[in-house]
Amino acid sequence: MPSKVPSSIKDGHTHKISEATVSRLPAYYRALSQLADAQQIRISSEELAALTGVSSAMLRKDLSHLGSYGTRGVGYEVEFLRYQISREMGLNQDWSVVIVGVGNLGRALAHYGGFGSRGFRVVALVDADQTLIGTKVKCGAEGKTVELLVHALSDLEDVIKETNARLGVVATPAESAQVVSDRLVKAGIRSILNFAPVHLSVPEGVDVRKVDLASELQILAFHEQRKAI
Amino acid sequence: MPSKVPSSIKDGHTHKISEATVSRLPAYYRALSQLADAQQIRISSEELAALTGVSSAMLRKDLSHLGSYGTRGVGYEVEFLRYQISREMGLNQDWSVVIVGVGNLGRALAHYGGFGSRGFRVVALVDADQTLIGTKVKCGAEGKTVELLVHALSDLEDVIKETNARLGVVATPAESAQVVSDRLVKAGIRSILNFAPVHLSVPEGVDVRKVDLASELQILAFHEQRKAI
DNA sequence: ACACATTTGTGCAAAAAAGCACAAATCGTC
DNA sequence: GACGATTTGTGCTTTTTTGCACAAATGTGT
Ligand SMILES: NC(=O)c1ccc[n+]([C@@H]2O[C@H](COP(=O)([O-])OP(=O)(O)OC[C@H]3O[C@@H](n4cnc5c(N)ncnc54)[C@H](O)[C@@H]3O)[C@@H](O)[C@H]2O)c1
Ligand SMILES: NC(=O)c1ccc[n+]([C@@H]2O[C@H](COP(=O)([O-])OP(=O)(O)OC[C@H]3O[C@@H](n4cnc5c(N)ncnc54)[C@H](O)[C@@H]3O)[C@@H](O)[C@H]2O)c1
Repeated sequence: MPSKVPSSIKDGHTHKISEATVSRLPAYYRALSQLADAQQIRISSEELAALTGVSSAMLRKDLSHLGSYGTRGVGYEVEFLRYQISREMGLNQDWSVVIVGVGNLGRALAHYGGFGSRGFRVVALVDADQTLIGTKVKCGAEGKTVELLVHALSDLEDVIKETNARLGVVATPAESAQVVSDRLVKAGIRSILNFAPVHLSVPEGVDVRKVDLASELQILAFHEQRKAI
Repeated sequence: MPSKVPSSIKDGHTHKISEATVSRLPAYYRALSQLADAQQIRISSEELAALTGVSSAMLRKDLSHLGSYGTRGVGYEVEFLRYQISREMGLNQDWSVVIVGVGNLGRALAHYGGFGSRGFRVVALVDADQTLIGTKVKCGAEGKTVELLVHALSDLEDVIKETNARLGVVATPAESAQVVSDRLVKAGIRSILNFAPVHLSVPEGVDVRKVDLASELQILAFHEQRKAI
């Protein structure tokens, strides 16, 4: 009778995790990090769900895809679960990010301190504007500030090779975004975060996630319009 | 036989439009706007789908929820369809936006010109930082620049009343986001765009959309990690 | 050792979203 | 004015996601 084959066997993460689940893991991870900072040892699915705005059933099902890391009747150990999620998502390694387009938004992203603490390091800035190229931009918030040189667009491939960047951020105007994306891909980047309001077409095997702020406002406006009175 | 009851009857948009569809309408709208700018008169579902990165069947089904605005064998009239989407989404009116938190990100949003051209007007800036309050910040890109005064957090309710803002943007640190959100709601705001990396809990009837950049990078990292070699 | 209160993990049902395939409508042409 | 080439709109199927409910596991107290 196989009564001794349990938990540890399903921990191997060869299992396919659904896209919907993946999109929620970061929120769980963040909440767990905060709980860990606050020295909390354990948490129930009910509480963690409330913190992250999902139902407890969904939370448990999401987590069950990673393995059986909770204890029935008790809950989850905060630090242990946090570590498991970070391992699953590849957050226990550092990720190098290149930002293309150092305007309003690119600069705000560079200044932002919240990335570093999550294992993302902005390692290169690239722009096409001659007056920007060669200038220095502060990266990261207080504590871990680094000054980065803005490189010329023509050096994009070299910069990526030298810095080993694996994530690319497109923060150029819409007109340039596709060209920039093509060059990022050609230089070996296979994960792109796009802020320009255009659809980027990329070869299979390359992931693009878009952040479209105007769309978000439009979606809000749509619902707002429908609210009576 | 009711063979004379067709198209026009289903145009009334009392019909429920699915959330997935709503989230794609802005992309269609933007592509159509570009096509209109380029003087293109007509477009097929196949072409528009390619421009926006969806399948043509999905595009047609999405559009069919608004009404029957295409012509079989021909396609859609760019300007007409664009107008129908804008009407459906409430984009033929202006939406006033209040931004709370005028740091890196809040400032970038304020400077951004792309909102104005889509009917969103930043009408008020609010911050808690004494050194920022009373200073002026340029809003909008060249052409339609306005200088806005940064108001004190204590004036939030008054500012919202005076400016009639209906959309609120939270760009404060995570610690303050829930408090700010509560006050926005109390002041009558029922649509919030949240950039702070926390889940905002709001009463029923209030919509929150979150833009979580660190999460986006983490999702990319997850997939990147899984790509062999 | 045993009853009891918790809380997880999951099988199954329901709902939502995406994809397929084709009839119906339209246009241009002969 | 009939025919063939196109392209929409949509019924139906498949897949994905969410929600429900409860058995299985754990801890506690007596
Ligand atoms: N700023 C915002 O709040 C905001 C909001 C929504 C969307 N966006 C989008 O984000 C993108 C950036 O916005 P922004 O406000 O920072 O614009 P911006 O004009 O301030 O900055 C764009 C930067 O890209 C550079 N650039 C132009 N072409 C380039 C190229 N081919 N290669 C490299 N760099 C190039 C420019 O020199 C400039 O520095 C735009 O697509 C915009 O639509 C911005
Ligand atoms: N800058 C980015 O690229 C970026 C990226 C991802 C997420 N975010 C998130 O967006 C938010 C803003 O980021 P930022 O880089 O602009 O931070 P920031 O520190 O530059 O700006 C925050 C601003 O909010 C103000 N503020 C603080 N408490 C307030 C309160 N109670 N009411 C009103 N204003 C208050 C501060 O005075 C400051 O001006 C943060 O939650 C951050 O985590 C920013």
